[in-house]
Amino acid sequence: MTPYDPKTLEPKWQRRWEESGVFHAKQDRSLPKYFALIEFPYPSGYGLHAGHPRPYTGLDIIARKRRLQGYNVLFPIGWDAFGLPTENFAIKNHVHPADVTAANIAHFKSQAQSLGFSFDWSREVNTTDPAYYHWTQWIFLQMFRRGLAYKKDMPVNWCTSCKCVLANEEVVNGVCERCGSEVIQKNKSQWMLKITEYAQRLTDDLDELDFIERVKTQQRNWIGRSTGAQVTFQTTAGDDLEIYTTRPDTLFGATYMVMSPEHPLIEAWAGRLENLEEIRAYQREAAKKSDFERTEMNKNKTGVRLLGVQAVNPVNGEKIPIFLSDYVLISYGTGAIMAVPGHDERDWAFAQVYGLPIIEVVAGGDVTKAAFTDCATGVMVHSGFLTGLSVEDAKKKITGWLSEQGIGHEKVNFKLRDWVFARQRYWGEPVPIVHCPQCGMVALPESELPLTLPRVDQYEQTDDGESPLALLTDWVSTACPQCGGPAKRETDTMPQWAGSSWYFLRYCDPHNGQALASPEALDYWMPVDWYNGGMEHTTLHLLYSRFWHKFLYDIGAVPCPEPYQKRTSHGMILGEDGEKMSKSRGNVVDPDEIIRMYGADTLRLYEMFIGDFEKTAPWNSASIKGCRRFLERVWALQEAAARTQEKGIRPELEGEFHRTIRKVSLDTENLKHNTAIAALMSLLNVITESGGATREELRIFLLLLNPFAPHMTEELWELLSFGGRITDQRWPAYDEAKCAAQTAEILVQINGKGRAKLTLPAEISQEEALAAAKAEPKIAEALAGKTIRKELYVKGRLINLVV
RNA sequence: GCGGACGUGGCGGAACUGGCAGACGCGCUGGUCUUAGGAGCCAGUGGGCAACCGUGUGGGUUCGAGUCCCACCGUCCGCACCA
Repeated sequence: MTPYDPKTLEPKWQRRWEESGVFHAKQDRSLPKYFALIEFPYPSGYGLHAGHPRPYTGLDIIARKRRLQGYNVLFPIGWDAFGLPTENFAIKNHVHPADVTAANIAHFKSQAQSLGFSFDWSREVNTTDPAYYHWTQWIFLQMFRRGLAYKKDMPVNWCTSCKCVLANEEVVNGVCERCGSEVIQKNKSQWMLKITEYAQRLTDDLDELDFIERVKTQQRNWIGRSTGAQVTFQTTAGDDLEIYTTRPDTLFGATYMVMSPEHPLIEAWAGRLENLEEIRAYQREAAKKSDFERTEMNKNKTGVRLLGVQAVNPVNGEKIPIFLSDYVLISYGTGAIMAVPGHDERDWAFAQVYGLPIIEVVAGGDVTKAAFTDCATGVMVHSGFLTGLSVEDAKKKITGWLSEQGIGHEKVNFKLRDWVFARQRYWGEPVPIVHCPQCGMVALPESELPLTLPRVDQYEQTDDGESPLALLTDWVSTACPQCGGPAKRETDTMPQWAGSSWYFLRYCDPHNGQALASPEALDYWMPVDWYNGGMEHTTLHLLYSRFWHKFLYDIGAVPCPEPYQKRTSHGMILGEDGEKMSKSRGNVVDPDEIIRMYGADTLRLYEMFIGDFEKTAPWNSASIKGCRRFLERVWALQEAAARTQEKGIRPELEGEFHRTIRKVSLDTENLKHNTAIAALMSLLNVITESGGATREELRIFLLLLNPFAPHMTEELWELLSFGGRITDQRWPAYDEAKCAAQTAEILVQINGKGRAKLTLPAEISQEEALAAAKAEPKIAEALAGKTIRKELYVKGRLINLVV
């Protein structure tokens, strides 16, 4: 027997697989399809770390198993290669981002290939390839034409020292991540995508999808749908003040109003406000605060009362004061609220600071001590025609009343905001728009796509925070596609989320020059059957791509309303110290090194065996060898198999085999790869104890192990001349009837304490089992002179006699 | 603060609708083979001399609780004034 040597056999099989194209999705559309998707990586300069292979291996196992089950599998990979780290690296090292990207991709690719994933490399995509971003731009243009892409003045993070716009991720604790100086909010015209138009569908359609529950919950919370009422309050200034509330039932308890500092009515009322200076000062203070500071202020409510204007509570005509406070956000609802301190915690806290009256309108708590916010049990009090009703009934009645009066109506609101879709950066997709002094913003004709990113030598932002593209006067100056007059190109680029919002579609037909993919290909492959990725992408990438897909569905570009049928998530692999792997901590595990020491199959196996796939798990370099040992022992089985004359599965092992096939089959479907591997280890122990393996036993064992350890099972398959490639075989079937054990070991308890064990036929009846138990000497002895009060029998497990 | 998840040997982790807690692996102990063993193989391995005791702590339900209920402690992850 040759020793197990992954160093030679792994590259050999990787080469053979690629040369023969076994993992290329077949053109045969008559076969059932399976589209398994991993989140395509960002090719950073550091290469893969030990965390990357976990999700890839997890789904590679599914992809390989599906092929064995006869599916035509699409398991693709590509590169999400635009973005800031590459650009920063390029600036620092004076290399072009395109060159950095090419080098990083080459490195990532060779690493990924050395792990033996069954990716279809013929469908590799790269978001920075003009042939790819052609269609990213095309989708943007479709959105622009339909009014879903628009420009708007938006506050952005502005570093006062670097003089540049920062992404939220670059603002740490209110200061610039790089230089540590103050970050303020500055208004800038930004491209926006109207994701809010799809808010309702994005939340509703989750019901039909097979996503793990925490993903659904997180998306629902992020979209933040709430139902309430919009109510008009008259004011002594004459203008009406619109508010939104989810608790219209508490209208009788509204004792003051609060407006956001940015509320436009302040300007309208400027002439009547007696303390305008004080108000202006408060507005200035609020404007200076960063988002971080505003949220830090959480507990200490601040505000200023408007002197000279009051609001009128429509239910009782009472005049109530109006305040300005930054706990009310201009971006949500109407930017103003009615304050009900008795039944809202924030209003209660504010009322404490300003000594405002608190009226109880829902009985059940003590509003002098805390706001009573329970909607389920309370009964309305001090509320005129609502008194005596439940909160739910009161909501309906008051909303109806407000409608009759013409001063309010039911209203649905979302927390979801439109998507800021522009970066003042170089390394991104150019926005295909021209600004014409005559015609305004004009879409580039589709015939001019892709609008390629010009190659420049200077990628730093300008002093006023414009994209580096703004410096390219030759490129910027163009003719208006509409009137032909002089015009300027848009110089912002798209955010990194753009290319990843539709990449799975491109995999269906990656070389298509006429469309993002052909209708036939999309019709066959979509939707993605199983998508696994990180929880950190739940509210960004996963939501964004659902939004794009729904839009494409609406314009008839894709055949299904949702892109992903099933979504699961993996846990991170931590460093040996239990901390997140990072360069600075020095706890990064390099997969190349593990492959050199143990081989790719061992690494794959270990990453799956390390623990529950969905949970984080710390790396342990001492434990890996257990997986290598397991493979060595499997390798050694070939000798036993060569010796044996027996055919088929030995009868005494039949149950064990069928149970293992069942367990591995079911566990892998639930991403319980750890227990599937444990079952294979157990089976190997049984085989070893039995003194060897028959060829048939080994054949089945190799098939079950193949998705986990593809190289060595392929090699053994060949060495043992089972015929063909293991990759082309069929997944073993199990027989439920053969899974059942013939005998069962039954625990006999007296008063819940184990007293004896009996080995009985598995299908024995309750009477027979009880009789057998009482006949057992130890039990008979213990029962002597006692009265049995209760007899319990759990089939195949235990008997409990209560005396 | 709100929401969610979790807490099991020396370690990573198993445990179906409540039914022999600790599968599987690491580590450890002893043995064997060996010039050698940080390789392999064999045996053992929750604690305790024992009866017994053991799944974060304290109660409860049940013939029976890691699993269900209540309260508390701790860890991790989201969200963070969304009216």
